[in-house]
This record gives sequence, C-alpha cells and structure tokens, in this order.
Amino acid sequence: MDKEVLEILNKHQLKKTSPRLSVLSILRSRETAISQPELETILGKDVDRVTLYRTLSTFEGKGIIHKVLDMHGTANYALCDASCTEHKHNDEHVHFNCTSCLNVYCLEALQIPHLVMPPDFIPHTINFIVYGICEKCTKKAAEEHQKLH
Amino acid sequence: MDKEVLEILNKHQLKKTSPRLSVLSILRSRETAISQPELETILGKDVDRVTLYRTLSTFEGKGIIHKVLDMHGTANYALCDASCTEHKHNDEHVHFNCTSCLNVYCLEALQIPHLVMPPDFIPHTINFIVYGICEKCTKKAAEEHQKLH
DNA sequence: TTAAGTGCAAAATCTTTGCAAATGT
DNA sequence: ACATTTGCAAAGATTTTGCACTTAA
Repeated sequence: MDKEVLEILNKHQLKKTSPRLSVLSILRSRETAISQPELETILGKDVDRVTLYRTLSTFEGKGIIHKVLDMHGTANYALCDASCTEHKHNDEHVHFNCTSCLNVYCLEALQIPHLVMPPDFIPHTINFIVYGICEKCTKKAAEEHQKLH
Repeated sequence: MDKEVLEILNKHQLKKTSPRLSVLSILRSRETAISQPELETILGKDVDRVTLYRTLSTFEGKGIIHKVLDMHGTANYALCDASCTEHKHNDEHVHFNCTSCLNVYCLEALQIPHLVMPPDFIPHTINFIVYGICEKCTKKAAEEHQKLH
C-alpha cells in the first residue's frame, strides 16, 4: 500500500476506491505527465473509461493533479506539488512536450518569467509549453547516428 | 474583393475557392483568434463542416494561420504574420485567453522571453498562453459595478 | 481538360449523461 | 445503513475517411 497516495485521498475527503488508487500510483511512479489515452492503456480493462474521465476531473477539481495540453490538444496529467489547493494552483513552471516520444516534462526548475500585461488585461493562470526533442530522444538520435559511422 | 486575401492564396498556390475566401476574410477582419465552432456559426451552411476542417488544416500546414489551444483544449485560429512560412512559424508572442468572453488575443507586443533549457532538451516551438480577464470584460465588469452604486 | 477542392454520407473517436448496482466509511 | 462512486448502455459531440460531383486554372 502506498501511504502517500492514501494521504492525498484523505486530505481531500475522497473515498479510497480501486480506480483512484491505481491512477494515483501510476501518476506518482512517473517523472512525466501522462495522457488520458495512455493511462487507459496501462489500466487496461480494470478501470472503465468513463470512470477514468470522472476520476481525472475530480482530481483536477480538487487540485490533486494538473492538466497540460500537448501540441495536439490532448490532455496530459501530472501530480501537483503540495502547494496546490482546490482554489489556487501552483503550476507556474515550464512544461516541455517532446514531439518525438510525446512525453510531457514538468521543468520545475524553470519558473515562468514575469510579464507585464497590457492595461486592463488581468492575468490569472499562465501556461508555458516548449515543444521540441527531449533528452532521451536526443541521445537516442545521437546513438543511431553513431551506428552509421 | 479582398486583394490581400487573394495574394495569400496565390503565394501558397492554393485555388481561390469560396470557402477559402470566406474563412480568410473572417480571420482578417478580427483582432482575436477564432475557434472552429465559432467560424462554423459565422459561415452558416455556406460551408460544409468537413470542408472547414480541411481548409483550416491546409492553412495551418502552409503556415497561413496558427493554432492556439484555449483552456479547454479547443483550437483557436489566427492569421500568421508575413514572416511565417510552411517550415518555420514565427509565432513567438504571448497569447491571452479571456476566460470570460473566451477570445484569444495575440499580444504581438509581448515577445516570449528567452529561456535556457536543461541540457539535451532541444526546443523547437514555444507556446505561452496567459489565461485571465481581457480589457473589454474588465471594463464591462467595472460598469456593472458602477450601476449598483 | 484535369488536378484540386468540395459536399454528402457514413465511420471512427471522444466525451458526457442517466441510472442501477457495488463499495467505502 | 447511506452517501459516494462505479460500470454499463446509450446519447451527444467531434473529427476523419471515401467517393462522386464540381470548380478554378
């Protein structure tokens, strides 16, 4: 049993059901955000697709996970850090979406730079996504290149 | 006839068909990006929904328009500026998505700040969206507030 | 004339909704 | 025991595909 996962559910007064435990432990085990279809594949037929939709939307509403849209508009999900609450997400870091492996990395180290908005434009949430090739895919490409020489 | 619209199509060797002319002149007439459903409403039954999908995807592929995803993952489209080509989009300005009127503004004046990526993360395209309340909605809210006092 | 583009119908996806049965507390 | 939550079935919405017809060049 994953104690931390149970704590998360406790904290938000959510029942500890099997679909929720599965989803949370998958999210916790990953360093990158994961898309709904990918989650669906991992979960297999243990969890109904509809339940997955509802689970993710509950988690998002409670501030347990946050959503990042990749290049094609597909939603990817990652655990929020402890500072997120239902009302205020602390999600102000840069995301990196690899166009090769499709993984979405939370670059927690890169804070979103402060911007001055035009007058009367009141910002609320900021989304900064960089699309490109990630570390792993860059290295993989380099190795392929080696082989040819 | 809108000469500039014709020129755009010429430049990309696209035939000047009625759906394309309609879509381009709508995009040119707006200061904000427009969603596919909204376009559909404006066009009415003059243009088939399927044709609209294909038109937008052609334009995007040619670098005539660029896509911005709003908070809900809905695609919004805006004309690219002249410096965009099929291969390299010059779309590196900040977008502002009003969560009240849903409009997506291209804040051309705000360049995306330069970021240093972690090693072996190769950036290609950058997407910077600020969600919040736009000028018009801010003012509208202020007026409503006036009335009550 | 003829390649490109459109429109319709129909398939394939994706997402939401309603409700009875199951489950956690 | 009871409010939540799940799973199924079915509705709704969105997006894609195939193909015959039309149109711009």
